[in-house]
Amino acid sequence: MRRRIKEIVVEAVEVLYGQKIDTDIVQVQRTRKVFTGDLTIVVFPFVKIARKKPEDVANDLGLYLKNKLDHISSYNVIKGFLNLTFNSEYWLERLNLLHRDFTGSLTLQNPEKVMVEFSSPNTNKPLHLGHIRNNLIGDSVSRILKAAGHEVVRVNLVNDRGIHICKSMQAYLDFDPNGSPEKAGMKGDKYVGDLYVKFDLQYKGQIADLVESGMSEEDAKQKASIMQAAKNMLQKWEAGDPEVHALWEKMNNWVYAGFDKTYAQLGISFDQVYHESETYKSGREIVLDGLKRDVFYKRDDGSIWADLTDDKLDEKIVLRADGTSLYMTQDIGTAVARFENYQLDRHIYVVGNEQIYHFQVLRLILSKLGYAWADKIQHMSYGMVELPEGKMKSREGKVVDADDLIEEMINNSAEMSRELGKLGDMLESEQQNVHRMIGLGALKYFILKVDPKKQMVFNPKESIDFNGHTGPFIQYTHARIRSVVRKAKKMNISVPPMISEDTIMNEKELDLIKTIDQFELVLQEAAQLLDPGMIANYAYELAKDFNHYYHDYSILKAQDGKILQFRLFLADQVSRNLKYAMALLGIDVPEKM
RNA sequence: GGUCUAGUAGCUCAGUUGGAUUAGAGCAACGGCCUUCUAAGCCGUAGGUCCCAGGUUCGAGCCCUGGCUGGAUCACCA
Repeated sequence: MRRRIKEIVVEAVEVLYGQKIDTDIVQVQRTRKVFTGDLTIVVFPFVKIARKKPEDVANDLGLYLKNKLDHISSYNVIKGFLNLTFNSEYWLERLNLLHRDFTGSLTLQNPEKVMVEFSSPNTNKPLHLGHIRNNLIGDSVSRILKAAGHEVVRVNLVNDRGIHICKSMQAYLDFDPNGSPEKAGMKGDKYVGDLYVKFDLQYKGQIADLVESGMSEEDAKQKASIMQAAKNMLQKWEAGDPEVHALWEKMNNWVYAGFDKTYAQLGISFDQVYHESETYKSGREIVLDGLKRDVFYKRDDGSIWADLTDDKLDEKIVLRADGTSLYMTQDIGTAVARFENYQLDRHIYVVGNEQIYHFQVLRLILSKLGYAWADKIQHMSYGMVELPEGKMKSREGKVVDADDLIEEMINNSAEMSRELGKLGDMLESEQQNVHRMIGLGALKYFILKVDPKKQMVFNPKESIDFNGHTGPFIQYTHARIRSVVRKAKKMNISVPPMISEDTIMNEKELDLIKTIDQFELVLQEAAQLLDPGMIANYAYELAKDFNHYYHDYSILKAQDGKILQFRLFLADQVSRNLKYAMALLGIDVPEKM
């Protein structure tokens, strides 16, 4: 409809004022609530062309549009704003159409193939709140892009090698050589994470002792025996030592088993999981080739560098003197492999904003190497989650653990549910399922409603709310509607397949239809801007509008059968939209709560 | 020091191609509404120099310039 209006405005300006304008300068927006109308055209841009007063231009256009479009019932002009009002037949037609055809997804003429990389944990510590934000954003963005019509490949790149895992391995040998998660009664990732903390404690103790005996701190950090042992282990790993590899595999598998539980709890999955141990050598050939083509240069010590000073990105090492790869080398290699293997149109990396520089460099290097798709790499950076006292530090145990937080949310939701006591007639397992849905819904919504690029502060002492602008509020609205639909069924009234277009509506019903109609637009925008927050806010608006309506009008006690059917139909569509919107955030909605 | 990013009510946040007297929600505070479709709801009261100063224009919370404050980054770690 908007596009149609824009076209007609362009036409009108040409006919009335004799000048051809670009569609893009026509501004069509939803009319503000304080004014009457549905869509508003801003006429200021045409005032100079018409050489008339804004009011006159608006009136000219209004008349022209009204004659061209059947659906416009009236228009009014305030200053330079032309407000168009559509007749109720138009809105009822839209509602019927959406109810019949809309399934929560759109189709695109030119869908892109998009890879989304997210999660990407280290295997030496359990997932914490920061990872939850990453996972939820990555998951939601993937869902949104898919719903917007794109083809999405979700991937996870696990950092399973390096000095950090060797530290946990060394601590294992030193402190609990015959231990296992089973014996300790822990999740595997927790068990390995604890070893990492033990390593750090021991390491700090050794440094302190060495400094005590007169060594400089710098030296002490190098000479501490446990650190030397860990470095030694890394060398053995790189050399392919079978014993070290066996231990490495055993411990990583413990961690994966733990991660899998957390992912399952969060409802997150991947199409493909990569491991750095398999990819960390890649990119070397590409860099060497780039060196031949003078994209890079070699220093006297044999290391290879990219000179990015022209782009204010300094100089960056891309290959060590001994020929081994770095983080950057590996990312160059994997990007090339992925674009070539998957024929990607776009690659989104969901990674914290601390790595903005890294991705700028990556993109620039790829473009210097001549890859046409370099600008199709998109770093979706998000802000860190901080505690009131500052950054989370897993080494010092100052973290909000992912599993603990999820469990607490579910417990809180269960407690609240029991107090309200509305699920008495459900099986225990069904009740638990609802508690889970709501606890997770509260957590996910809490995180996703915030603009991803902003850093957020989480105070563990103040638990996440279940009232107000929250996930459960929306879930509750959905459950309420489903309850009404169930009651109707008992009265032998089912939701009609469509409603007649001459139904008389009140203002709130009209508003609801308009909000329902917004969904596609919001979805498109959210997909374009990669912002789950827009979806979250949309769902909230819709739920709030419905709750007002629900409060003011009774559905099942409507004056006559025709109105009852219409209201049921409308409510049903609201519940569907809420369900679709929440699904884009990875949140399930219950039938009862 | 360079680069990037944020600053809106006591707290957490909306406010996107710059739009229309009165800048919106929620939480917290105070006061109302359950013999009526689910009160995890609804209504009301109170709460603001949109960090500051200039500029751009018909119009700025939004754009530009300069400052202030917080965060990130500028590693042969990933």
